[in-house]
Formats: sequence, C-alpha cells, structure tokens
Amino acid sequence: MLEMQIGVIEVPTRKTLLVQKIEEQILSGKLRVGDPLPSERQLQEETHISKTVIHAALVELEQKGFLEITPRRGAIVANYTESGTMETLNARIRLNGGNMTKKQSHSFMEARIAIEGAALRRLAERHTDEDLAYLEAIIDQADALLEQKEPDAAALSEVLFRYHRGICLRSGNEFFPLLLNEFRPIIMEFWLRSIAVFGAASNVHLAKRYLELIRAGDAEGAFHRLERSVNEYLSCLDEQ
Amino acid sequence: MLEMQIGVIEVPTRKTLLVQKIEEQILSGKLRVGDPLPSERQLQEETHISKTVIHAALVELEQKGFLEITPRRGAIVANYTESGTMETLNARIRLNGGNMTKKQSHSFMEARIAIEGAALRRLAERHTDEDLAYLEAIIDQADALLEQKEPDAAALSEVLFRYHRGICLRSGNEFFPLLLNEFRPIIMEFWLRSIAVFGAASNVHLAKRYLELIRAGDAEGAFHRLERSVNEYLSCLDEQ
DNA sequence: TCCAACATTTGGTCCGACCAAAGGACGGGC
DNA sequence: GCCCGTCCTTTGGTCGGACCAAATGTTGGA
Repeated sequence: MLEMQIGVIEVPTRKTLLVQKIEEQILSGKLRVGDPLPSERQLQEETHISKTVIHAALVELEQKGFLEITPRRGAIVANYTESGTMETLNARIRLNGGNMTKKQSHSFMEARIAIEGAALRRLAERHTDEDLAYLEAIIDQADALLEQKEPDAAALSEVLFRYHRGICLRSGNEFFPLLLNEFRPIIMEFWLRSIAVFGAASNVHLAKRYLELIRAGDAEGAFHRLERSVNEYLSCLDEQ
Repeated sequence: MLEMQIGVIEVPTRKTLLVQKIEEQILSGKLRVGDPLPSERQLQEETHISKTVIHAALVELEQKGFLEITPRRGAIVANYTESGTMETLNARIRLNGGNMTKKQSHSFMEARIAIEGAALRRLAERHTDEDLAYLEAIIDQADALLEQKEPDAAALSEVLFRYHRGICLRSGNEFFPLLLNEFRPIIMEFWLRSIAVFGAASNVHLAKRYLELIRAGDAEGAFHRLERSVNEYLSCLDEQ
C-alpha cells in the first residue's frame, strides 16, 4: 500500500509573517541600516494587522538585533553587524535557505574550536566517572540509530548535538552549553552535512574517539583531534 | 552646595513585573521543569491584568527559554539547561541582584579567554592599518574620559566593551562579536568592577597594551597578557 | 528673532471581546 | 463492549479601540 506523507502543516501567525517580511526587507537591502520604519499606526493601516501584534513583532525584531526602537521617536534599522546576536545570524542564514557563506563556515568552525576545544581540554584534565557515563549513554543512542539499515540523519544529528553539548555541559563551565544552544540551528545543519559527506558511522566513530581521549586524560590530543576534523571538513567544503 | 543624587526612576510595567514574578517562581524551584502554568485566563483572574499583557509576558518568557508554549494546549516550564540561552543566564544573574556566583565568574572568564583569546591571536597574526586605526579611535575616546577629574565609570565601561568587541569584529570572525553582544550585560558589570578594583587608568593602559602586542604581531604575547589579567582579576575576586 | 504655549505624532500599555483549533464528554451504531 | 463521529469547553492568538506621557512640529505674540 502506498503511504502518502504530508507531514505537519504549521500555520504561521500574523506576527511571525510580519517579522519574516521585515527581516526579508532588511536582509535583501530594501531597508538599509539607519532607515526609519513606518510608524506602528502606518503599518497597521498597510497590513490590516492590529497594533498590538505590530508592536509585538517590532519588539521581537529589536530583540533579534534588527531594529533600534526609541520610545516616541520610532524604529530604525539597526546596524546588525554591531548590535546583532546569534539570533540575528540564525535569521540571516535561514533566509538564505539555510546555507552559510564560506566565510561564515570558517568563522563557525573557528568559534567551535575556541569553545568546544576549551571544553574538551578541561574535561580531559578533570572529569568524574559520572561524566564519562553521561557521554557513554548518548553514544549508545547513536549506536542504536546506526543499527538501522537506513540511519535517520536528522535523528543522528540531534544525538550528535546533544553529545557535544554534553561535553560542554560536563566541562563544568556554565556558559559553554548555553553558547552551543545559541548555535543550535547552525550546528544541526553542520551535522547533517557532515553525515552526508563522511557517513553516519564515521561521525559516530569520531565521537567515540573523543571519549577515549577524555578518559585517557589526553587534553592536547583531544584538542588536536578536534582541530584536525574541523580542517578536514573545511577542506572538503572548499573543494566544492 | 550638597547635590543629592536620585537618578532616573523607572516605572516598571505590569508586563515586566509579571515576567519577573514568574522567573522568580521558576528559579526558586516553586515551579519545576515540566510543570504546567495556569492558563492565561486563570492568570488574568489572579493578577487582575488583561489577557493581552499576560500573553505578552508569557511570550517573552518563552523567548528567554523559560517556558514552552503550545497553542491551544498551554505553557509548561521548559528545561532551561537544555533550551536555555545566554538570555536565560542573564535573567538568572539579574534576579540574583546582578551578582554572579564564583563559579559563574570563573566560567565567564574561561569563556572570555576562549573567545577573545582566539580573536586576539588572529588579529595579531593578520591585521590591516585600518584595523589598528579602528581600535585607536576607541582608545582615544577612553583617553578623553580619563582626562576628567572624576571619570564616569559607566561611560568608560561602555567604551571598553566597544573596544574589546572591536577586537572581535576586526578579527574577521563573524561569530565572535555577536557572542560578545550576547554577553553584554555580564561584560559591562565586569568592567565596572574592574574599574572599581584596579582604577580607570589601569584598565585603559591595559587596553593600549593589547593594541601594541597586536601591532607587533605577537599573538602568543597578546594571548598570555589576556590570561594574566584574567587570573589577576579572579584571584582578587577569590580574596573577598 | 526668539521663545513660550499649543497641537500632533509617536511608542508603550491596557482592555474586553472574538476566533480557530485541540481535547474531553457524550452518545449512537456496530 | 468498542469505535467513531458530534458537540462543548478550554486554550493560545488576534483584534480594534482606548489612554498615557514624552517628543516633535506649529503657531503666534513679544
């Protein structure tokens, strides 16, 4: 029997649509940095959306770093290269179809080495059996996925994300796992590609390798292993 | 004449108060991860605040990573160690009177070394005259503040933040300055303390020292200078 | 020419009502 | 006894109108 797959149909709210519309205008260059936005009442008239929702959308865009709102003066397009946060970057990548530029990819990998590398080092130097058990449990989940004849790449990406966030979590640094959460959509995309390029088994094997190096207390070894795999990925990316 | 300083009196909105109240309940443990919140209408009845405002508050808490809202089902307390971002942490610190725990301070400094250290290294290895001029211009602003007999600590903190973000910006990595923006409130608090402890002049002098090391192309020197100043600050903190 | 008084516009906040969808309760058909 | 529509209740999302205080623009008199 032929099974039809439609999947979940998400109904976007008006607020979401308005946010995306304005993001688009800004990122496409139709609205430039410093340009003033129409007043909330003008937007209300244009879009036939209530002022309450308009206001909520503008506040969300401000939190994302796209706008600069001054009470009783209006909103202007913010210099999002300066005031932006990771959410701004996520929105930029999402509007680009989920694809990063090469420079962004290199920046991302550099940031990954800086953060996860520091976590790896620290965890190798100082860890408990509980830390190791925590990571092993996640590895087991990855192994379970590998046993299927057609491993689910999305599910495996999720597990790999949790594994590497686990490294940050168990490093004892309270900031590192939160930073990884900020990167989440970008990291998930990265793992999907990595699985597509190097295969599912290879990625899980690498994860196990980190665990061995941590258990052995080899901080420098773990760090260099990360550097090496990053460079492999980047050189593979540059070839395309 | 004796000048009395009162400062700006901010009138908190109902929305703000409600957000803080719920944050408090969550962080104090009265509301645990997975617990359902009362419906918006129940909250309306309890608090005598209109549903629009209630709704806006809940959405803000969702963006901060404290809640998980499902349309037509309700809101539950999110696992903020899983879904939390830097904003969650900022909220936690703010509710603690703006004071970080010692562990948080150490985590922060470690993260700073990881990120800003990488930026310093890269900028020292590869920079243009324009990069140097950019940073010099910010240093000049700091010097201008120093010339006043009673330097404004808040203004100087702002300049120091822009300076160090400038280092990340000019490093060429697109992620680093965004990460610093996420840290912003924490970093500002840090500079205020650093100025209080070591003095304004000392902090500006240190900033100039980084510039010299960058100009000389001394990547390792710049990195170790950062490590050293971080350790000085931390040991000073531990004494208290 | 200057400046004080007034009018307009702005974002921020609040209200009470309505909407569509999800879940539960009910009941008829097998 | 079990299944599956049908109805009702509850839910978050939206709406349009209202008011506020501050910033800006305009006017008119000295």
